[in-house]
Amino acid sequence: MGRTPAGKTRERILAFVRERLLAGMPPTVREVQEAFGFRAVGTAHEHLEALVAGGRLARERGKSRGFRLPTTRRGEKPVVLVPLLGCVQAGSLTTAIEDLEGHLPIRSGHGSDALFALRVEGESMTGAGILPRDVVVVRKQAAAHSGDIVVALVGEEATVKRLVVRKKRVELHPENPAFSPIVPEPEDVTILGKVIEVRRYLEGSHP
Amino acid sequence: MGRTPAGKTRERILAFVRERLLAGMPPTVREVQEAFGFRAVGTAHEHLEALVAGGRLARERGKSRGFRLPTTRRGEKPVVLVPLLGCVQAGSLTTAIEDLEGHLPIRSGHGSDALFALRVEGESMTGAGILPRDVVVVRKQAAAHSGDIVVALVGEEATVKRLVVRKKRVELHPENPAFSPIVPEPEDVTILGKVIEVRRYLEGSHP
DNA sequence: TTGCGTACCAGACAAACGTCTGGTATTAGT
DNA sequence: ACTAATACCAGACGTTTGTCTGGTACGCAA
Repeated sequence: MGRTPAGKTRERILAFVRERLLAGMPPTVREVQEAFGFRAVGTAHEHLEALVAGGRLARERGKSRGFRLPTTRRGEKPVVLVPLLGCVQAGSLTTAIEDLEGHLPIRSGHGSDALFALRVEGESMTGAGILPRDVVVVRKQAAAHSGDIVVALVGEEATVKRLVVRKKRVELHPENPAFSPIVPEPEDVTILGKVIEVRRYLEGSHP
Repeated sequence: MGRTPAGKTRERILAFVRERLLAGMPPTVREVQEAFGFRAVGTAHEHLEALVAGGRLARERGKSRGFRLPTTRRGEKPVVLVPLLGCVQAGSLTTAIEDLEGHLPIRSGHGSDALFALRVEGESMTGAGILPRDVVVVRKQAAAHSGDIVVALVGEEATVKRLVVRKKRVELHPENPAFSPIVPEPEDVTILGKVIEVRRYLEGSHP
């Protein structure tokens, strides 16, 4: 293999490793060697070591596929897969996970048990920037603060509304002048959780 | 280690492996063994093999850390981490990645090179359900169809607007009656990419 | 009871893998 | 011209890691 200008190959190696890391399959030293056509393992190893020394990569010494992105990334939380339910009906949250529409990758401090996602139907929350077919990510909790956007079960139906807590009862306020607040009897309403994220997919209908 | 009800531990192992894979660090068989307190490597290996046999995991035989998410899960696309840029200025897309605010997990068929994310400022797109501080995920492309929501560079400033293609020029339409369309000279506008996803984080400000 | 399947343990082997030592040729600085 | 640094090659060593064989304990059904 011919010689390469200073630092040129190194950048390509960094890009290669980063790509593999983001794809979830960290490369081995020998995979780097092969990808760049080196005839010696040590060559790839030297490049990787130089990248680590320069702080552009991190590694767990001795471990296989031990190269990582630099850890200085401000305590980023792990990514979990959250089930996307097509619709929510009474009791469905306590039953087995119905993998209706797939899983969403969510970066969260909570386990995937504490979260679920839901596709919104209707236009009652357009004023809060939640449009029909948007996906809301919900953290399960039985209570919420006044002003939170929640998923609540009224009778048999689940709806997304803004919660307003009164003295004796709770109100579910839409964010659309064409709709009226729901003021259910306290025993008819169950708060399933709080909306912590809204997503809208503009291409295709995926996921 | 005591005995466990059928299939119970298996599910937890699947969740563990999935989590690690999404975090970019596939576990070894022995790491699974340790995480679940098995005193034999074979036990972890059997569980993993059973998951592979059931199609719930994939693996590259013989390779270290060879367990992967099954690629055939209804064509679910891999999750990639997309850089979230605090702001976009001229030329910054071609330069090195500025890891300003972190990375977003995105399920996409494109490589992470083709995508970036951007925090929206201003209220010009509230009519399309894009509020201030929302995050838009953008696929890099130099052209787009009329009606697409795009990120465009007008002079030195990047904006999110709906694209309208006229005969000789393009127009950038806000979705808010309080703002007026931008009709720039063709040489003053560059389309950076098309918005394919909108995200809003309602808890904390972090993704 | 016997037989079968599952969950787990114990230990070992070979392949994969990170790391090291030593060497050659090219480039860059002085 | 001399030196230092860089890019690469060759091979080897020891650890990590996937995989295998054989065995124990428990539950379930015939």
